[in-house]
Amino acid sequence: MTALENNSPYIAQPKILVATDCIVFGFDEGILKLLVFRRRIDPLKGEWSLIGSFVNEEESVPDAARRVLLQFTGLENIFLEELRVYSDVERDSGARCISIAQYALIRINDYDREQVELHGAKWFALEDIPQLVLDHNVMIADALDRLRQKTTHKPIGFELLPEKFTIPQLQSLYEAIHQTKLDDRNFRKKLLSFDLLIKLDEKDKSTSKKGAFLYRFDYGKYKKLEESGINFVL
Amino acid sequence: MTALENNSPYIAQPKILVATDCIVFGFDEGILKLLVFRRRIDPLKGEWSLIGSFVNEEESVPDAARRVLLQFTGLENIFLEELRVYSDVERDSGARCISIAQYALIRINDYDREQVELHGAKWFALEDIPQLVLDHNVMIADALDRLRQKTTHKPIGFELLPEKFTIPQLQSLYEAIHQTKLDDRNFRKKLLSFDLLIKLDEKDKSTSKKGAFLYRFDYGKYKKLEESGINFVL
DNA sequence: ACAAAAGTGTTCTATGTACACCCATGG
DNA sequence: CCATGGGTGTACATAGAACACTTTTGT
Repeated sequence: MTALENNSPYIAQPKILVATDCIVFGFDEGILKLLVFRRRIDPLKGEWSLIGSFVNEEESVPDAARRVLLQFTGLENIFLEELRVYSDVERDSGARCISIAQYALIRINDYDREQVELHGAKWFALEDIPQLVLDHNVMIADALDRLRQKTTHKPIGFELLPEKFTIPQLQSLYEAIHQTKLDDRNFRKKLLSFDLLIKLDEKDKSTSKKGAFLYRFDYGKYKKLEESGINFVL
Repeated sequence: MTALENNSPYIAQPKILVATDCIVFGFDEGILKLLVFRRRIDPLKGEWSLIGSFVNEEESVPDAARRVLLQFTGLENIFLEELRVYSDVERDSGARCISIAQYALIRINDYDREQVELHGAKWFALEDIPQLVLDHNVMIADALDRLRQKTTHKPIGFELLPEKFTIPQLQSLYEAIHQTKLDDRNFRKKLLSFDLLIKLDEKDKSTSKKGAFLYRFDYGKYKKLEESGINFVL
């Protein structure tokens, strides 16, 4: 995209710094985690911060976020959704800057450990999140609310698990997100009633001697159901 | 807020035009309406458009929206919530410009008719919305989805009605929003079960000889219930 | 043989849904 | 006195919640 032409009718309008900050969720060994890093610019250089970037002239906001996520994790095609805009005039002591927060769900085993370390990033369990710069802790709280809201109405939890997962794994994810203990029988019954999971022949024996069957989420089937107005509630 | 200082670490960063567009809902005589106006700047001057403005350096995004709403309707303290960011690089042919869309719910009898006319604004029934500039028709579709979603989970419908309203009025609002016919008995039963409406001694006789009792929404009670985690579903 | 997690069914309760009649009043 | 919209109650169906035992297998 070009800069403003001299004859643009918008020429007199105030331009503003626009950033995007990513709340990156991961799920590891029953614990919900977030990716944060040491900020590399002043002010507040060296403090913990969400990963983010300024939005460039020639990219959309989601594109900017995807660029950041690729840089920090080496991952593409990950679940990403807008959270909300943070635009208080005083929110950033460096300059007037609007941030569009977005949350991402990643399969925590897939990320590129080198990339993460290279950028000074680190995974924290939800309860161990340190004090972050600016309004980033608020963003996290808001993202968590949204994640809780969203996972009960849309089947996005799968984005945090490997492609092949077991039902107890999925349950433990929901328990971690919602900080509750769920009834195994009811959880399984409800979940399978949607008929959106494909049972595989393999078992995961890493957590028990008996082993738990692995499943895959049927994205194709879900897409169709969604179009015809499914009401998924967990 | 000051402009960037020369020594600001952000000085080299790209600044962008940021606008906000408001999807303004009103409810009149059983019909859901939207406020649009004739755009007054090139390009596309004279075309129908959502009301909106560029965001200034010294105001937050909601502040900008409130400024616009006050200008166009003479109203303050109206329900306003962020919809989402529209940031496609090519979305505005005038210049690269990000828009943060917000939807507002107004009591349609309260607005200042002079202000509205003065600004070339006009109410359209939902089904009569003309072609609007840029991506504004998409914004409306998204806002409508959100309104449908939101009204089933939060008691915000009241924002579209006078402070004193009847239950049949409220029902007709829900029917207009969701484009369905609801059962009167079940609607009333469910609604009153929340115990959030205060029945007044007055009746509204404008729509029937018998007259329907007027109610007020108990905002105070709702606030308390919300904090303790109510689940309002209509 | 036993510990440890996976897997399975039934009963009870609550909530939603369908449905039809009387009420009050102004004209 | 009647037409019009306001207001009420009950029976049925469906979905959610509570709850305990058997299965598998590695050690």
